[in-house]
Amino acid sequence: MALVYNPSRPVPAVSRAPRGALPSQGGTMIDPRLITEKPEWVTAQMERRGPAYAAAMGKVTRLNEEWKAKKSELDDLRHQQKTESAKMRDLRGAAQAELRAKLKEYSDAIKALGETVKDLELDREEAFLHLPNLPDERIPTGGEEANLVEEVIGTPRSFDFEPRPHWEVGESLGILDFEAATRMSGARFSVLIGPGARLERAIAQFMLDRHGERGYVEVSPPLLVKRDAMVGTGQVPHLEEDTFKTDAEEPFYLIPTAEVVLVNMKRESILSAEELPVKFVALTPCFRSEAGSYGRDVRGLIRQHQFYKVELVTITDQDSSAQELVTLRNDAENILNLLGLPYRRMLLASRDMGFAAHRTYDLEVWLPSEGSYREISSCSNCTDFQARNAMIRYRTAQGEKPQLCHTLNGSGLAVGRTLLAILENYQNADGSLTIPEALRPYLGGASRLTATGFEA
RNA sequence: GGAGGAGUGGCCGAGCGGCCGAAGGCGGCGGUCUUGAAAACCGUUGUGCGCAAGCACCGGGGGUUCGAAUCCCUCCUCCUCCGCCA
Repeated sequence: MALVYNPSRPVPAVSRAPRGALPSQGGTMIDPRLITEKPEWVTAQMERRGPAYAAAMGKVTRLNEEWKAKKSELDDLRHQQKTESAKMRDLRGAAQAELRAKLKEYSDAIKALGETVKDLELDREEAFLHLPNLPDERIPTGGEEANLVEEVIGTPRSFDFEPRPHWEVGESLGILDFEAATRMSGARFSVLIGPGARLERAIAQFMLDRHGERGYVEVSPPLLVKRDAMVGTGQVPHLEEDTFKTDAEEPFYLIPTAEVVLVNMKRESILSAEELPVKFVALTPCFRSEAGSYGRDVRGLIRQHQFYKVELVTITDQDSSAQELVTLRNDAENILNLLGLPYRRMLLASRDMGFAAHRTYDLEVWLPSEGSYREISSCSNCTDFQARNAMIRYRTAQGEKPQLCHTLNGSGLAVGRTLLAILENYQNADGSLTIPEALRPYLGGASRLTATGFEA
């Protein structure tokens, strides 16, 4: 809590979405038309994501209808004002004064009703923003326990000694220092030193290069973004508590993932069908306050306030997003395969998915010290959910109406967790570390790391 | 940080407080002409909400007015000059 820079000053409840020539005139996320057209179905889908969401549907529907009614009432009033007003310039004297008085009433009424409509609009928007994306109908319904193990890839190595947790491996190699980090920044921070820092850099660079080869355009984005960008991808208001932000009336948010910036790269634009899919990759630090996770993963690199992650984002059309999810996931898996890390692929159940996700695969890497698999990548198809709010559209042909894009994101991979997985899976009985083949070109050909440094 | 200037449709660029969703040009699309193409000419060409009538949008927000792209305030962005510093 103390980690949030500016907890005292509340930010406006709803983003100031651009008005006018932009879709939805505000921050709705799921298609508002669905609420009108098939409310029961939407409610059923929300139920799959969690009872609280389904419960909120009544309010959403009510606000939506109320807003529509008042809005059209206002439109009518404005129309009358407009037509009457047009007569003004042909009138003179008493007739004009008379009409002016009458028009003043219109003016006042419009002002009053306008306030009402604006309030409703904000309430409606706020209500919509708290609804998660609709889950894929083909994924299991339920929480974490309902997740499906799709495939287990690679065989965990059998150790002829007791595998140590990564923090022990790292500290005894002298490349990892939690105490130094605690002294300057507190809990959930770490310092990599010497070969450790270099290993981290090698991992990140290795990932970027592989993804570049597969058609992702590398991006070095801002790490501080405006609130609107966070709303665009659905991090805010939903995960507001888990973000760091600067202390200002209009705060900057520290990105919790490069997904925010990569998706917002095409914010408020209409793309042509030919340029799709747009694919971005970025290496960035990620900042998370981890509010509410006290006591979980307190040791080691698993859960940090700050970590590097290589993120993949694909922006595509409605018809190809399902296929693109598989492609993106394969690109993430490629890294694990090249590094020789055993992992399994999970298809997430409806309640375990992130807020914006329609369908999600988690990749979980094997950690010998725990004897379990831990998340190292999460690949999601967010369909039009983010695109609607970030206003990312595409046009199939001249004259055709713009359509909402579909956005996908996935870690490829979390660098800290990859480092951790390597420390655990590649540790040797003598305390040394074998360098995975794929990384050696990035480390001057070194094949081993000992307490004295890299060795050929 | 100081002093000026500017923000209009895909782009360029007009726009007296009402007849302006906005002239004109370019680009795009369709057509006429042509063996074909170019040129020329004609037409068409923003986005959102709404079943529709219609309403909204001229950088964002607010104000004045019966009525604002046009006037006022404020914020943002960009350009020029000066200072300062990676």
